Amino acid sequence: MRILLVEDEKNVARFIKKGLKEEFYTVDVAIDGEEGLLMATNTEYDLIILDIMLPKIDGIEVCRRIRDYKIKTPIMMLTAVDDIKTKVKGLDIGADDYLTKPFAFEEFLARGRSLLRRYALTDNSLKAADLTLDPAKHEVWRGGQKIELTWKEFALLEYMVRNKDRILSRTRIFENIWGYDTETSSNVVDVYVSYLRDKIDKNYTPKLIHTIRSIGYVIREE
Amino acid sequence: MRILLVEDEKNVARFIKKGLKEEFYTVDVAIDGEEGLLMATNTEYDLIILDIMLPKIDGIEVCRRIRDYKIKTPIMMLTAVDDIKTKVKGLDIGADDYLTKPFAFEEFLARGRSLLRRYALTDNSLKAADLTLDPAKHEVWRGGQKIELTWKEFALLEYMVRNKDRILSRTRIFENIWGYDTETSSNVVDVYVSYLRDKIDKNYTPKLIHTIRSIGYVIREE
DNA sequence: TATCTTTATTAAAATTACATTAAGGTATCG
DNA sequence: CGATACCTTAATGTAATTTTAATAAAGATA
Repeated sequence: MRILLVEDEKNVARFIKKGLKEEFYTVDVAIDGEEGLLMATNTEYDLIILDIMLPKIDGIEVCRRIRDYKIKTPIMMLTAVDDIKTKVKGLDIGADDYLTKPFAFEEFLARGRSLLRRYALTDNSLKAADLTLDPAKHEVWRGGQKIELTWKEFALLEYMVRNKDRILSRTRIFENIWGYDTETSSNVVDVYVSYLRDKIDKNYTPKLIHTIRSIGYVIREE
Repeated sequence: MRILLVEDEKNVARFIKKGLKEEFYTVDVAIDGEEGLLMATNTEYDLIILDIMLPKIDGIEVCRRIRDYKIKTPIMMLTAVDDIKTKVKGLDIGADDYLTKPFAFEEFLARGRSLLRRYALTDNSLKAADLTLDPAKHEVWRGGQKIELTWKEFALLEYMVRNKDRILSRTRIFENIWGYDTETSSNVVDVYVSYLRDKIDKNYTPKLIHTIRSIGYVIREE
């Protein structure tokens, strides 16, 4: 489960991120509206958490624009004050829920879970060419055939498909799948890409995983 | 995009440099305050990353002196300990942001990106005649055709296109792409210009790369 | 035109990055 | 406890890139 958190206050962001990570969600943080919008429209998320007070573009506007892109990911707005008008406006423009700061983390989680549950009922499988990946069922298909992947392989493929067409550096991939651990001169990423290729690319065309030399990898349909 | 990293701990420096390179930035490393100051005042950077604990001259002082030179390049300070006083002092003397070590690379990038005005996700493509160069995707197109370049070729082309119409001496080019240090009287620059011509000029008109005899090269549309 | 200087091109050597495999380690489950 | 699957590290061969160096071509000088 991948969550985008758009929040400029560093401490709030860190707090929420830490809490969510403990619940086994993967969290990306954007620190202003502009970046949030860019990330929301460039990566597929399962949930977007949007602060209203944001630098550059405010949360309401970000929300509206995300919906303009026909992105259906559930959006939870965070409001600093209990402002009815803001809430109404937020729900009006496509937010699915709102929460007033300060909030208990449990409530936040409960609401998030319920949004995710609702969203999970709809089909949100990811696609790249004839490859289909269903995060809910943990299943991968290519060309009518089911492919068995281990958890790490699945996580890697999911991350790459969600970021289809975006070049992902080894460092980024490593941090996302293996976690922050600065001191790494290991080649796990390479090894897992190799495993993936063996399973999802070897007997199929077109090849989906491409190497970007001295940087990393990308999934592209070509 | 060119970044100066002033950091004496080799492992930290290597980690940051590797990560940034993968994100398409060009990174120069200075290993103490003195060298950092020298480089900061002699080359134009888009971002300066300054460790606080440094040999010779500490980061705070380096920052202060850089600002004395009226250099406005954004500065990000790295602090080993979460020391509030140091932070305040840092921001006081002209730093734009600070980050506490150890940090996740994503967070570092997020802050850097915001200082660099959304380099990675927005369209920053450069143009010269019908040649387009997209630093984020590391792609080059000319006349509707995609052209594959190696890292060095790309860096050279990017530098030249960024300085379109400006005559660039070999020394200048060499320092920018290959780095300060080496006392080389080699002809790498010539060789790479030749490679570039083969790929981006040979089958197209007008020719973009021009030789300025006894000086260097220039990209001009004519 | 002859000669010198500078630049262009190419091939080969050196270096670096990548893909793959094997082997050791760890966790899980019967 | 043993078997199995999974994850990680390390080593290897291979491929691509970078650098050096040599030669050819072009331009300048007188």
